[in-house]
Amino acid sequence: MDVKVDPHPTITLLQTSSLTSVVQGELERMILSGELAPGAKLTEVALAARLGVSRGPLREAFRMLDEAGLVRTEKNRGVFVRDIPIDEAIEIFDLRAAMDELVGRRLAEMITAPQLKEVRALVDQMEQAVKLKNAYHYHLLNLKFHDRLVELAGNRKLTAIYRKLIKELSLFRRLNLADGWLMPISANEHRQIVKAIASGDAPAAGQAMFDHVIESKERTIKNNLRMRQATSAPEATAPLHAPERVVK
Amino acid sequence: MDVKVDPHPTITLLQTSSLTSVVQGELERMILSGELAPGAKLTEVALAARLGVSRGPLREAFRMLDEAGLVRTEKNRGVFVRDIPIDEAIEIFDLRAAMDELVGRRLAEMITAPQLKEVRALVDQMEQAVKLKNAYHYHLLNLKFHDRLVELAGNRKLTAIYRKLIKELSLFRRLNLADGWLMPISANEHRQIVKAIASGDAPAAGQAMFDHVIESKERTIKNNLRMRQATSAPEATAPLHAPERVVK
DNA sequence: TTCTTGAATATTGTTGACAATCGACATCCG
DNA sequence: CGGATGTCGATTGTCAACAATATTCAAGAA
Repeated sequence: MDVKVDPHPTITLLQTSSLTSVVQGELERMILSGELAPGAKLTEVALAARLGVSRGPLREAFRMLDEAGLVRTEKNRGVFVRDIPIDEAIEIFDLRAAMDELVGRRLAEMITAPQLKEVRALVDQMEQAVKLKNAYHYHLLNLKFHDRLVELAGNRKLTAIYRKLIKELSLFRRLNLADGWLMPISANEHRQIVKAIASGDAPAAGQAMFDHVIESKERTIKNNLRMRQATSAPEATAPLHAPERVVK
Repeated sequence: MDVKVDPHPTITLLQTSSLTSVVQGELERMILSGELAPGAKLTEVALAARLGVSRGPLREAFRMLDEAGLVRTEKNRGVFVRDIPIDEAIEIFDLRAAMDELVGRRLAEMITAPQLKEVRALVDQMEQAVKLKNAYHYHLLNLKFHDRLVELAGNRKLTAIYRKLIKELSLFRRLNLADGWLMPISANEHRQIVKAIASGDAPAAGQAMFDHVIESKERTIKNNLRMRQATSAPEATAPLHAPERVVK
């Protein structure tokens, strides 16, 4: 009888991943890293040559990214990196709030001691980042904190959709540029969330997470509006969204 | 200057829909109607011939349906209609509950008089269906009722994801076969939901919707377990899920 | 000048063919 | 007779060529 054994990492990799799937992953990475900016046109032949594949797998990857909401396809015109408008960003935040409320309730009921220790450590690191005024590091920890909480809630469907929403949100204009003075507030809310979860009070934990996301929404929107106004007067520096042209 | 006018329905249809998109729609219809049963293998050449297109657009449609969770792709083996396991169905119900809670709250705050009248009419029709013991009609009205409520909540992102979840849920084994005696209970809950929304009590409306979905989940799961048990002993009549073969 | 008109170019939509892989059956050897 | 091995058919993965459509730009007329 055969014994099940992973023969070799590269073997299984080749067995499971088609060109389409690696292209999909690579495009997603390029989009989320900003290498392909929102609004950019994705020309098939150019990208295919750049990635070393033919147009077939590339087009299939396009369809996946379209369904995932990361690109938009216009018939006979091409594929573009999606630019999430502020209305949609607001909708995503509201939806996220409802999902995170569920996460908070669940975790209050089922989180284990080591898991609690883990998320507390994340909050500690975030407070460190606040002290050091390291906005980028704080941003990464914030993403990880929320992602981990959702994951710990143990609903795979919810986790999958949550992550899709986060990816879409990252296409919202200038989300990344978090201003310094907001970080302490956000960090404090995180501390409150963990406390509510640890207390086992499901409604309170849900409420804390809901409120946090809503306030995070309002901070982000307000920040976004400020930046739009700031760039609208000079206008000379950089257009609000890049012209529809692929990076050469 | 040109005046904007929709020249002809068919013209705009041809302008907006590519072969890939109509194939995607048609496959989705076939899957949701049960014409392509869960577990069925979707052979490319056969389906392409049946739909009158080549394999290219068909494969692109496959990628979209895969991302949407309606089919599963195994490298070098093919594409299969997905069979939602009971665990995932439960997760979807739980997620739906959180989303519908948000819907209930929102509607309690913002529903208009004519909208309220519209949903009340739907509830009336459902009670009619209960009286007539028309389970199929009730099922359709139930779908429409919830879909309309979500739509009225005015969050397009939420609406889109909600509809995706409903489609996936319809792939859950034997969901459609609703037993007669459960309908009155469900119908009564609908009446309660509308009442809570009409009263403008957001938390109550949210709670009513949340509870309804959770109880709907438990009814469905319990019903599913009964049917699995019922068919496991005789087994002769029909296999639980169709063998992996495409309809010829 | 400004608007229209037309060809030329570039890009996407679609198709068919070739290569690679998998599953099944027959065959061979112990 | 049981198990391993080789071969064949079927199906998927990938690619390159063809057809259809949109965009650009220049030329001509109002």
